[in-house]
Amino acid sequence: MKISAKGRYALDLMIDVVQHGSDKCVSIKESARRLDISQKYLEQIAAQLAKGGLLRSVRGSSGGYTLTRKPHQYTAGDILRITEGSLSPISCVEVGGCEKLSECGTIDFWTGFNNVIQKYVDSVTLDDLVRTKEEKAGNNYYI
Amino acid sequence: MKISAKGRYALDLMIDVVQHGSDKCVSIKESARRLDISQKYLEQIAAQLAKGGLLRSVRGSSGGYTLTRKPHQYTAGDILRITEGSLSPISCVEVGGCEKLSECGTIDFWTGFNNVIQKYVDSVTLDDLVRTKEEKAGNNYYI
DNA sequence: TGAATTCCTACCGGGTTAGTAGTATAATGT
DNA sequence: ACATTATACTACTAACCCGGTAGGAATTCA
Repeated sequence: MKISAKGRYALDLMIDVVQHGSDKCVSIKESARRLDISQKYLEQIAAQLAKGGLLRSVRGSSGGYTLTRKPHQYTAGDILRITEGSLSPISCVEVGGCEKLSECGTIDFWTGFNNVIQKYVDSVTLDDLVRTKEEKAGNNYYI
Repeated sequence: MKISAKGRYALDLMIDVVQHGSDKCVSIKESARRLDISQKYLEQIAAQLAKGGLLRSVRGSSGGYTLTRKPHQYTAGDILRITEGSLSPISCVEVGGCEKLSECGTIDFWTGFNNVIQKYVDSVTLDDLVRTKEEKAGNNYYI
């Protein structure tokens, strides 16, 4: 029951694009260096996010990625579902996930589980994530 | 981000022990047949639950497994954590899971995620699961 | 043209999952 | 005593997924 590194990286990347792409494109090379992630791997993740419509890609020199919406219009769930799939704790609760749902005695438990997960990840926006990170960075000056 | 089959089986097994072990032991052979799960695999799961203190094992003929507490004294989380581990969505939130937590900008999000998961799975007891299943079985007569 | 960037696809080593298999050990019923 | 019925323990395995690595093609800018 773990979110993969890919999902964490995707979240980190989106935050990085917000923080360093206010006017210009953000290149994966830069992000990968800042975030200390394999550049090649991060390229694949960025491509996936672009394919999913969360980032716009610009090819060529001085290209990179920009947001397609404003930070408060993305939820963490939007981002994680692109890389992780549905985020549901078992496939039974997905459409067509199980053929004998009507007989299943535990489906209510799993559906409830799925609901709290989706509700949480969709309650946090990219804007929230960026602000939390920046607050924390600010506090670190006083350590 | 999926609960494994082992976790689902563990929950199903515990329910089965409640439903068929009010006075006597429940053998894995019987449970495996009722639940349509590989007997040998279910044996391993039962052993794990016994090791974790959730079941008491009785060897020999007419042996099997019984509960060690009353159904309302187990939470779904108790059962799932035995087979699945911590249930936390990333290892960073576990003790010693990450060495640079103080610098991490997303840890609050992940901690919050972990909290809603633990809260949910610990809000449902084995007794709840059994009752939901029995209610559902009752309703099926009217289909 | 050359440098910088994304795009696409193939590959790979290591770990996990969902079992299978065999044998040892213990308790019961007759 | 002994056959039967259980759990206990350990080893093995095929298939899948994860976290990359690698190489080159396509595109854009200076």
